[in-house]
Order: sequence, then structure tokens, then C-alpha cells
Amino acid sequence: MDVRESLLKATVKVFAEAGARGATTRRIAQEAGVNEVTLFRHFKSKDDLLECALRTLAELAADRKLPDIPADPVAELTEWARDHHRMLHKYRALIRKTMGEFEENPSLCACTCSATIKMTSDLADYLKTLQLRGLAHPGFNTHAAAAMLMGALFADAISRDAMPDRFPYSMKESVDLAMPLFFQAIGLTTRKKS
Amino acid sequence: MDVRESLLKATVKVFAEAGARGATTRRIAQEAGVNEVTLFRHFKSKDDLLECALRTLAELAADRKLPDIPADPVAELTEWARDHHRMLHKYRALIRKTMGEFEENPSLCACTCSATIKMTSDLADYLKTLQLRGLAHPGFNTHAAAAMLMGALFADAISRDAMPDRFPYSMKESVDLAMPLFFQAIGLTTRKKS
DNA sequence: CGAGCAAGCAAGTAACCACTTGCTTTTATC
DNA sequence: GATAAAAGCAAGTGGTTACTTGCTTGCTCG
Repeated sequence: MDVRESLLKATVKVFAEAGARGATTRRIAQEAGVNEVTLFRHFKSKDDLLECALRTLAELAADRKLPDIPADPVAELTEWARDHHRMLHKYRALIRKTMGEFEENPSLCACTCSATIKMTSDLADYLKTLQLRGLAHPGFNTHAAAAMLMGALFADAISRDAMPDRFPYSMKESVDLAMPLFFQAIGLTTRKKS
Repeated sequence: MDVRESLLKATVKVFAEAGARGATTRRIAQEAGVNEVTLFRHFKSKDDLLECALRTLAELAADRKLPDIPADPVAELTEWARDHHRMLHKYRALIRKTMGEFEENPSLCACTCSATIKMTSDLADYLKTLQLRGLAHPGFNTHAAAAMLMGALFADAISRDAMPDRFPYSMKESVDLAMPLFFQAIGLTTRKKS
């Protein structure tokens, strides 16, 4: 593996464990199996390294997309939500750290946020299409509904290990329990269109 | 104001701005208008100070309660959600920082989490009562529904300033938009019981 | 007034941090 | 096998951090 590549990978790992201040260049270099000086030969500063690492990660995390034309909304939304929830959970530590960095290091935060913003807007578009095709209640605000589902998945994935009492069911179950509530909220019948 | 008290207050403020590592004892003492040495005369270490500060804050943040016997569920839930959302938003920076501290400083995290855990369980109880009294759909999982609403409010309050594009409506509107969706989800009629 | 306590102040300690410099060793390429 | 680029290594610099020590000042209470 390329040295630069392994440095980026190590940075993501150490940052997720220790945050921006805790991710020392020493520790990152050690994790990458590389001399600390080499780190500074590839990146002009620690901030530069952090930003590169998070940016490339956000680019890689290109996700499943919702179809433009809904065929089986219940199945499509359920599968999409499961994927998204899985990804949020995988990167939960890193997401928590970047959110904490918002005031001090907004550019880092923006890297991680970009993916979420795009997905929420995609979801809102999909819901709008459902409304226009008469597959969902016409009255609700699609942005609010999208934010609600995204928020529920987000909070579950992020805070699950910090407060296990609050989630007395497994990660897999949680999506299965949340989705019917969401379908009910937007007026989507749980039976598949045949 | 008592020296100890002003130190606790300053700690909360500085921690919310800069996180655990960024909240230096120098900066906290300065914010409190107190000599740094005095800080160490009142608290045996920085960690001790942080934990005391967050713990007393969590105790103060005792919130509005849902009634044991639902009278006007729509109004009661709406007002409760508005209050909770307002509080989350007020402490959003501090909450983001404590969440980022989960791996390195779980005891700090536990202070802030305790309030949320209690409120979620109260909400779930209230929803259960609605079900038992035939005021809501009997089928849904009350824990999942509670987690969903709490999650939606949480995500809105916490990430609103990090990604304004995702929330194209004001903070006040957001609760008003989310609640009807939630009522629909749990099968609560939006008309008041007269 | 006078004893005792709380706070201020100056200075210092030991550790850690990002980052640099000068030099040697490895590795790839022609 | 020569050449050059990339990586390792030892050491150091200047800054910051939590926390300590010794001494002085001010305030309170009897």
C-alpha cells in the first residue's frame, strides 16, 4: 500500500478514536507504520492531513441511491434506510468526533456533513415523487419527513452505544421497528404494490 | 457569586466552546475571573472539575414532565416536544462536545446522557398509556416510537447550525412540522378531545 | 486588634506537542 | 551498477499544558 494512502487510513482510524487534538502526528505515523518525519513530507501540516483524510473518506462513502421512479416504495425505502443506518453505525465514532469539532474546525465538519446533506435531499425528492404519484399523503412537508427519518436513524446509530438502555432492541430490529412508523406517518401502505 | 460556583459556570461555558482538551485550566480560570491556582485549591484536578460541572448542570436541567394521565395528548405532546427541543438547542454545543468525548471520557458522557435517557423512558410510558386507553394505534412499539421522536428532535437541534441547508425552516416551525407526522405515525387524531 | 483562612501572584517543573534540520539508508530506474 | 528520489533516524526548537511551591495580600470573626 502507498505510504500516503496508509497515512490517510491511519488518520481516519486515530481521529475516530481520539479526535482532532488527540490524534497526534506521532500516533498517526505509528499507526501507519511510517516515520513521523515522512508524514510531514507528504502533508504540509496536521490540519492539512486531517482535512485530506476526511475528504477522501466522504468521497468514498458514496451510497446506495433511491430510484428516480418508485416501483416498490416500502421495499426501496426499507433497504435504503438499512444501508444508511449501517453506514452511520460503522462511522459513529468518527461522526461524533467531527460534530464536536464544529466550532473549532468547521471545515472538518463540512467534509462529513456533505454526504448527509445530499442523502437527505435525495430522500426528500423521492418522497415528493411519492406524493405526486398519489402513493403517499399529499399534505405533509417532505423536507420535514426526510429530516425526521434521517434524524431517527442518525440518533439511533450515534447514541446507541452511549446509552444502551434507550434502545432495548438490536440494531437490525431498530430499522424494522422504525420504518412502519414512518410509513404510517407519510401514509404509505405497508402492503407491497403487486 | 461563590468562587466555586463561578468556576463551575465558567467550566460549562468553556467546555461547550472548546471541548475537554481545549478547555484549559488557564482559560477556565480567566473566564471565572479567578486565579488558576485557586482552581486547583477547589478541585483536585481538571477532570474532577469537568465532571462536577457537567453533573450539576444535568441536575439543574430537570424538565417539564408529561402528565401521568393524558388529557389532551396532542397539546401535551406538542408542548413537551417544544420544550425539549428548545433545551437541546440551547445546549447543542455542549452536547456535541460530550458526545465526542464518549470513547475517552465516558463518565462525562454519562452525565449528559442521564437526562435524555430518563425523558425517553417517560415518553415511552406516556405512549403506552395512550395505547392502553385506546387513544393511539395498539400495534406499534412504544420504545421505538419514543426513540424516533427523540431522535428527530435531537438531530434537528444538534445539527441545525452545522448543516442549515438540511433544515429549510425555522426552529419553531420544525417542531410544528414534525409533530403531525408523529401523530399520524402513532394514530393520534390531530383534533383536540373536547 | 489579631488570628486564621481564602485568594492572588510569580515562578517553576515535567511532560507533551507540531514541526524542522542534517544526515544516512533503502529502493526503484535506467 | 550508477543515479536519484523516497524513507528512516536522532536530535532539537519553541510553545503549551496540568499542576506545584512559597510567599504575600486581604477579609472575617472573635
